[in-house]
Amino acid sequence: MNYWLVKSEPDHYGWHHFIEQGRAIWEGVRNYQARNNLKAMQLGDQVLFYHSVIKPGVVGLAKVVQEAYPDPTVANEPAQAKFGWVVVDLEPIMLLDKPVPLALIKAEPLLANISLIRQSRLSVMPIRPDEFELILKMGQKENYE
DNA sequence: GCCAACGTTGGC
DNA sequence: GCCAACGTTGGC
Repeated sequence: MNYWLVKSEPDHYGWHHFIEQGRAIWEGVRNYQARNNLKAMQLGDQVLFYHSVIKPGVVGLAKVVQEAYPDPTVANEPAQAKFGWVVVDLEPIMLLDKPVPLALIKAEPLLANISLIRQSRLSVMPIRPDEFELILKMGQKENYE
């Protein structure tokens, strides 16, 4: 089992969209490193769902329900076809009791090396198991009040 | 709205 | 191959 974090702007596609649809095709990734991370995702991997720009922070937990396949939206952008962009399908597992804001992640010494901070512009990234567990814990009601 | 970080493009 | 210019992401 591997752990990941994906970013989305809530104005564009937020957690509530995800819940309404019940399943997301994680389309539109146009960065090599992010694409390679999508390709490395395996069925059942767990994925932190992060809101960027507006109240940045981790809001929920999802899982990989379909491994990488060609991005269907490339059909609208023929010039992109040669790059081999891919998508995965995700389904929600749960909303965190409370969001884990970026500010709190930055303030936590145990998360000093998390890719979210070190590579702030990457939109799909691996998360270490210990980092993953800690963020989930921080999102539980009884912790970090 | 501003700006830092960083990826991409294109001239040389 | 280097690097300046430019565009985008995303935090504040």
